[in-house]
Formats: sequence, structure tokens, C-alpha cells
Amino acid sequence: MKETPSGWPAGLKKTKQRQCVLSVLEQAEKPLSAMEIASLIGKEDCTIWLSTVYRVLELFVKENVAVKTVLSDSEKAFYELNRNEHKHYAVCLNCHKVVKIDSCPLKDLAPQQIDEDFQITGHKLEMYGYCKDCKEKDGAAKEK
Amino acid sequence: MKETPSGWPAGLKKTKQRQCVLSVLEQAEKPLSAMEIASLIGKEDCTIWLSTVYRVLELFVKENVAVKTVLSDSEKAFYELNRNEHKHYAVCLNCHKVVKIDSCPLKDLAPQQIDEDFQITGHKLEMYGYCKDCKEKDGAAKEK
DNA sequence: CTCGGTGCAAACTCTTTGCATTGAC
DNA sequence: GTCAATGCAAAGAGTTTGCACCGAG
Repeated sequence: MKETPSGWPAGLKKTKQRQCVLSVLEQAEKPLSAMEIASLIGKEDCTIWLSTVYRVLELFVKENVAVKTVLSDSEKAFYELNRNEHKHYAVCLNCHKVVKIDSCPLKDLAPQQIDEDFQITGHKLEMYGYCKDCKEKDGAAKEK
Repeated sequence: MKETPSGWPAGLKKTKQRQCVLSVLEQAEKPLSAMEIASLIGKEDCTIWLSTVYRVLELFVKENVAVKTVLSDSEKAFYELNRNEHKHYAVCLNCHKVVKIDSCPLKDLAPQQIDEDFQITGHKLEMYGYCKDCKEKDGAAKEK
């Protein structure tokens, strides 16, 4: 992600809407859906149409400013800032909470070894299980 | 997955549509979308409505007969038979081909070690990169 | 001034739901 | 015969597209 000295991604026209999206992503502590982004922006001074959010996000992803994730839990996409961290998520099977995992169990792995016929450039790992809260409540409500 | 001696999942009413879905899943070499399943069935003797496919698949997933996967590439869901194998997929970033990976780089890992506050029960790993064909053609058409 | 970005509406895809009929047991 | 499963229609969520107007450079 190339940035101008001012912190704005290079080569992108600076509009109010784009600044809003970027600002929301910067403040986010978890991946956000397009709709969440739009409503968070709505709370600020600026309004934005959902289609614009999608267009801005598409641009950000193409420019490597943001990263798109689809958690297997639901079919909708989540977006977060590309902080160039290598990290993964754990998803609670009960309450669908998303927990960040900082260490990557694959970090020592030379990815290219996995398959001769396939050149691996990246990976995505999701863990499933039960978060602290749901673990304590145990099996309750698993049948939602 | 509990089965009757005849190979039919126990406790499920045996209808033509369900047998068709199961048959298609058994013959599949890759995860199929609901629509693919429906059209494959259409080629056989039996017709099935898309909503029925979804209902059958939902049932199969609940009964652990099938497994639902959402590849990050697209937002739609794919289904495959639960063969109780532990495997992952590699997705080609160019042609979106899905390649099965038999070895799991996490197999030696004790999953519970990852986070004290989160009880891991499973994981999903997706690899990204370029398949043999697209690797040879190199960067061409990456800008699709 | 120019051309890309945005507001807005409408279309589109995938999935779910409601209800009457059908068919498995 | 009973009740769950299915056909069918229609709704719903998330996302994309088309077009005219607006505003950043």
C-alpha cells in the first residue's frame, strides 16, 4: 500500500465519501460488512449510498488499501484495512463472535512445498470453536 | 454419519429428490453449488426445484452427511459429501479452479494451544495462488 | 472545464419462506 | 391416513449496474 505523505493512498481521488470509508476502517476493531460501514458513516457528518460503499471498497481492495474476507459463517463479505499483518480469525460456532489470532501456525511453513502443481502465494485460515463465554455456558443454545 | 446397511443415512425419509442429491454429491469430484446440483439432477431422470435442493442440503449438513463451504473467492456456498477426510483446498486466483490438497500442514498441531480463551474444535484452510495452467501463462489475463 | 465519482433506482444472484399438494411410511 | 417433503411463487439479503448530475483536480 503506497501512501502519500499525508496518509492518503497515492493516485486516488480524494473525496469525502472515500475519506469517510477509510476513516471508519481505520477505527474498526474487526472486519466490517459494507452495510456496517455505511451506517457507521451515517453517524458521522457525511452520508453515503451503499453502492458507493461497494465501489469504494472495490477500489480499496484493488489498490491493496483494504482486504476482503468472507467468513464461512455467513455468505456476506467483510472488509478491513490492509495493515500488512499476517493474521487469522477464530469464529465462535455459538455466538459468531470473531476473535483475532496473532500467531500463525503456518508461519514456519514454506508454502510452495505443498503442491508442485500449484504455486501458493497466500493462505487463509479460519478456526472454529467456542469462545470463552460460550465455553462457560457450555452446550446451552447450541441448537439455535 | 450414520448409515443404514443400504447406504442411506439413518433416520431420513428416502425420497427421489434426496436420492438424486446424494447421488450427485457422491459422483462429484469437487464441491458443487446448489444450482450446479440442481442442473446435474435435471440431466438425470428426476427434476428438482432449487428450493428443495437447499432444503435437502440443509438437512444433509445438519445430519453430517454433507459439508458446506464458502470459498472466499465468491459469496456463494458449495456443498460436498462429508467423507470424514481432513482436507483443504487451493484456489487459483486467476481461473478460480479449485484444487484439493490432501496433506494438512496443521495436522501435527494441537489446536487447543492456539488460544487459551478460545476452544478450537476445527479449522478451515484455504490456499491462494496460481494453478499449473495459469502459472505457465504467467501474468496474462490477471487483470480480468 | 473535464472526467471520474456519486446519488439514486433498478436489476441480478443466491438463498429462504409460505402454502397447498403430493407421496413415503 | 398422517405428516413430512416437495413444487411453486414470492420475498429477502447482499451486491452490481446504468445513467444523469456533481464536484475534485
